[in-house]
Amino acid sequence: MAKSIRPAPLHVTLAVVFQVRERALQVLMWQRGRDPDKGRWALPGGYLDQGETLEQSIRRQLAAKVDVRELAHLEQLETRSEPERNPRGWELATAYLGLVPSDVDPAVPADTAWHPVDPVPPAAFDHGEIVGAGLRRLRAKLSYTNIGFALAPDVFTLSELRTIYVAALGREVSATNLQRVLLRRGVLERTGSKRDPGRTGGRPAELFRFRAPRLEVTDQFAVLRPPRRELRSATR
Amino acid sequence: MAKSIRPAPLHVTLAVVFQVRERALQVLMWQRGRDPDKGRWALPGGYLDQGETLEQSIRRQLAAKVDVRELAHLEQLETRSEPERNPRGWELATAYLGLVPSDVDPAVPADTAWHPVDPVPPAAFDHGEIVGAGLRRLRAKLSYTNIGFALAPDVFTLSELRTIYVAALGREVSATNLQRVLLRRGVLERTGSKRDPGRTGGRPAELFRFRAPRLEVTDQFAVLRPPRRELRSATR
DNA sequence: GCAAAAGTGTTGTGTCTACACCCATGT
DNA sequence: ACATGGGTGTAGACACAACACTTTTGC
Repeated sequence: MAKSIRPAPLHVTLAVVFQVRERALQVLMWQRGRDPDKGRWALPGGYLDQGETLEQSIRRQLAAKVDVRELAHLEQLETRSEPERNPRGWELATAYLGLVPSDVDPAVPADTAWHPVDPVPPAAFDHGEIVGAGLRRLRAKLSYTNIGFALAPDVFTLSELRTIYVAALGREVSATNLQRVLLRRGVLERTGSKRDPGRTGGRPAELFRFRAPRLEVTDQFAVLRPPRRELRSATR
Repeated sequence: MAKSIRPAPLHVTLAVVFQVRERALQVLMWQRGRDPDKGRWALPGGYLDQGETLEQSIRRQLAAKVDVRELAHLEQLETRSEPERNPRGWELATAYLGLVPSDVDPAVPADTAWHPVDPVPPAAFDHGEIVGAGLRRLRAKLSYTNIGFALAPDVFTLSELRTIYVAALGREVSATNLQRVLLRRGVLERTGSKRDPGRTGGRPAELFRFRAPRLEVTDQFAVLRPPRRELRSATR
C-alpha cells in the first residue's frame, strides 16, 4: 500500500479555554520553557494519538495538563496549516474553543496561568491569532445562541450575569435589557428563589438559570426571515 | 528527533462546492469506481502534499480534478477525525465550502456531476454529513453576510437574484423584500443600466451588482446590539 | 426615613414582512 | 388596449435600547 510512504504532517490539538475571572475574560495558557519561543505563552494541547478523535484528544490534553474537567462547552474552531507555523517542522493544529463557568477555580500546574484577553498576551507560534478567532466566535455566539450558560454558574442573579456578559463582550450591557432579551427568547428561566441582600441592603435579587445545558441557536433567522406561515408551524 | 517515530494520520482536503443550476442548489461530486463505497458519490479532494497549506491543497485538487477555477468563494468548514470514517485506515479530512457563480458551466470529468442538494445523494464515507454542514453554513451566511455575491453573476436583475436565493435557501423569498434588505445594507448597488424585456414584454428590469467581491458581515449585531453611541461612531 | 440594589412600565426607533398599487415595455 | 413582468408606497409586527419609575430590603 502506498499509505506507508506518503508523508503526513504531525497533528496537534489546541484549546482556547475562556473563563470570566475578576470581571475580565481570561484565557488559559502555559509558559514555554524551551525554544522555540521560550518564555512566550502557548495554548494547552498536544499531539493526536492513534485512533482517537480530535475532540477526544483535546479533552485528554486538557484533563492531563490542567485538570479542567469543568468544561461546560467545547467546539471546534479551525485547523491551521501554514508550513512555517512551527519552526521545528510541518505540523497541523486543530483548535477548539472551551468555556469554563465562572464559579469554579480549576487547579493548574505551575507553568500555567489565566491571562486577561483584552491585550492578548505575547503568544508563541500563531496562538495569538487562534485566541483572536476564539474571541470572535464567542462574542458572535453570545448574541444569537444560549452559549452564556457555559460561562455562568448554575444559578445566578441578573447582575451577576450582566458582569459575565460585560466581561465577555468587552462593552457595557444593561441588566434590564439583558433580562428581557434572554427571557423572551426562553433562554433564561426564573428559579423562584431569591438571594439574600448583603448587609448593605437592597431588594433581594431573583435567581435565574439557563434553561438548556447545551448549545442552541436562539435567533436563527436574524434577518431574511422565512415567511411567517413557515415560522409559526416550524419554529414555534 | 522523535518526529519520525510518532504516528501521524493521513490528511485529506475535501470541498463542498455549490452552484445554483436549473433553479436548484447543486453540489459537485464524483462517483467512486473502487471499493470501499464503490458506486457512491464522493466530494472532490485528495491528500495534502508536503509543505502546502490546506487551502492550497484544496485549490490544487479542485483545479486538477474538476477544472473549477471559477471559485468565487472558499472557506474552511470543519475537520473530521472519526477513526472509522475511512475503513482503509486512519485519515483526517478538512472540509471546505466553495461557491461557483450561476453563470459559468465548468467542464468536469466523466465520473463527476452536479447533484441537487435537496435529497443529498447517496454519499461515500461521511461525505453526506459534510454536505449538510456546508449547506447549514451557506444558509446561515446568506442572511447575515453578503455571501450571495459568490453565487450570483457579476450583474443580474432582482428576479434572477431571487431565483438564486430561493434555490439556495430552499424556500420562498420575495424579490421586493430581498431588494430592500440588500440595498439598505449597502450590499447591492444599481448599475444604472437595464435589461431588455423579452418578446413577452414587461417593464425592463434594472441591473444590480454586489458592491464588494469579498465576504463581509453585514448584520454583525443581529441582537444584543451595542449601545447606540458606539454604533454611530464605529459602524456608521 | 433613607440609601441601596433590583426589577417593571413605557416610549421611541429601526428593521423587517406583507400586500396593494403604480410603472414601463411588447404585441 | 392590455397582458406581463418590474418596482414603490405604506401599514403593521416585532424586537430592541433607553430611561424613568416602582419595589424591596438593611440600617
